[in-house]
Parts: sequence; C-alpha cells; structure tokens
Amino acid sequence: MTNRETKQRKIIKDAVLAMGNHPTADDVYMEIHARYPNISKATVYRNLNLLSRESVLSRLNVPGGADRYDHNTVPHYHLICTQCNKYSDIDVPYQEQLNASAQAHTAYRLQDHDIIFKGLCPECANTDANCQAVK
Amino acid sequence: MTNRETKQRKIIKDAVLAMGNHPTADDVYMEIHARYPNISKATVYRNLNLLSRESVLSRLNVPGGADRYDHNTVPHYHLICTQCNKYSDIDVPYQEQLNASAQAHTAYRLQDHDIIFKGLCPECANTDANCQAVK
DNA sequence: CTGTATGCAAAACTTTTGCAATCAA
DNA sequence: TTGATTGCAAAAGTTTTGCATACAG
Repeated sequence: MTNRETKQRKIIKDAVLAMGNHPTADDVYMEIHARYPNISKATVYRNLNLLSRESVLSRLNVPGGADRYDHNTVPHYHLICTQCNKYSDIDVPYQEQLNASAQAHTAYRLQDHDIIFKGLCPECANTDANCQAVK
Repeated sequence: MTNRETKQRKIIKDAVLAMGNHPTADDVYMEIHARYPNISKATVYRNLNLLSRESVLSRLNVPGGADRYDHNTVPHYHLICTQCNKYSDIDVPYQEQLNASAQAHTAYRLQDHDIIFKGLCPECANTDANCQAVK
C-alpha cells in the first residue's frame, strides 16, 4: 500500500531531476545504465509511471515519439515545432486564472492545465527542410 | 506529388468526420472494416497521417494510449481526467490573442496552440475509483 | 514477517515500412 | 503512362506484465 524509497527509485528520480531536457524513458535508462548497469528498463518504466502519478514528475505526450518526462517544479508551457517535432519549454507567464474561468464550463473538478504552442522553429522556418527531428 | 482522391481516403476521412468522439486509428479501422473489410490498417494509418498533415483532421496525443483524431473545424480546447484518462472537448472560448502575446517570448513562428485542462471527471471525483478507463 | 519492488524475458500495443500490384489523373 | 496508393506481412518502437527473487518497513 505504501511506497518504498528503494535505491532504484531514488536514482531514477534524481536522474530526471538532473537531466534538464525532456528525457524519454529510454533516455533515462541509458543515462543511469552507464553507472548502474543492473537497473532494468522495466524498473525505469514502473518508476516513471509511479513518480508521475504522484506528481513528482510530469509526463509529456509528444506526437510521433515516446513520452517524455519533466521535473515539474514551476508551472510552465510548452512549444513544439510542427515540422521537426522538437519539443521545448516556452517562457510565457502561467495563466493562473485560466483554471478558475474554465471551471464554469465543465463538471470536472479542474486541477491544472497545459498550453502547447505550435509553430515553426527558426531552423525549419528558414530552410523549410533539413531540420533535425528530435528523434 | 499531388494527392489523389482514392476511395479509401474518402471513406477514412468521412468516417472520422462522422464519428463524433475522438477515435483512435484502430477505432477508425474497426468502424470502416465492418463495411469495407478489404481496407487495410496500414492504409488507415497512412491516410490519417496524410489528412492530419494537411490539417483536414487534427491529431491528439493522449497519455497512456494511442493517438486520437478529430475533425478540427472550430478551434477548441481539451479536457482529460487525470484518473481514468477520459478525453473530451471543453467549451471554453478560444483565446485568439494567446498566440500573439506568446509570440514575443519565442523565436518560433507561432501558428496555433492547444490547451489541455486536467481534472477529475464527475465519476472519478465521486467514487475516487471504479471509473472506467477510456481504453 | 508482509507485501512492495526488482530483474529478466516475453508479450502487448501502436505505428511504420518494403514490396509487388493497382489505380487515379 | 506515371507516379501515388494500396494490401499484406513483417519489422520497429514503446510500454506493460508474469513470475520468482529480493528487500524496505
């Protein structure tokens, strides 16, 4: 019933916190695999699931690729290139009041929101091609 | 170079337009498979990709499940239950100005945005359990 | 002790792709 | 005619799961 603080869980959590970018489960696995070769990929998946279920991390869904994880300290929004799928944060002020004003429109009990901006990254806007896909 | 209007493409497009909910590729396949048993799943995937690339449909990324498709006539936002992953539209007015005000914060050429509200659906809020997952 | 967590490998699921045949323009 | 499209099956990529063992509380 209660969660344990296993070595593996701590290592995985710390790895995501330390990796600034938005790592996939596989990124996290490879990162820790160098130093802890006996932590299995299943354990990485199980812990990323658990940690995001408990809001220690947040999970990002990316079109055309694996889910990514983020240490969600400060609420913030995201930006994705419609051409190359590059995923990044955008420094737009968090709209605190959006939850409240949207609450009137639904029977759900709102908790949070995310905004995903879509556009062309500078590379793709210029060349309209030869922009490296994120993976 | 130019797209053709094949029978299959039209059937797939019409199916998504007719299915009010947010069908997955597999939902679309099963829907049309009843009447057109010889349309393959690969064709469904290829056309859903093509149609969303051309903005005839939009693609939604859902945590813990397959991508979903939507006939994106009017811009609108989405709502997801953090417990059972149920996905639906929310009738909050589209914030036209958000793109413009966010544009100042990025080098990307912004085109669009989506807002995904997160909360507990009435069923999950009540029982805090026994809410059917979407799939 | 007790039941949660792990490692391994296999399975499940979603999506893409190679290739020969078909079809729209 | 010609290149886009299809069906099929196989492959690729991501994530989950069964089970025996290990371990945290």
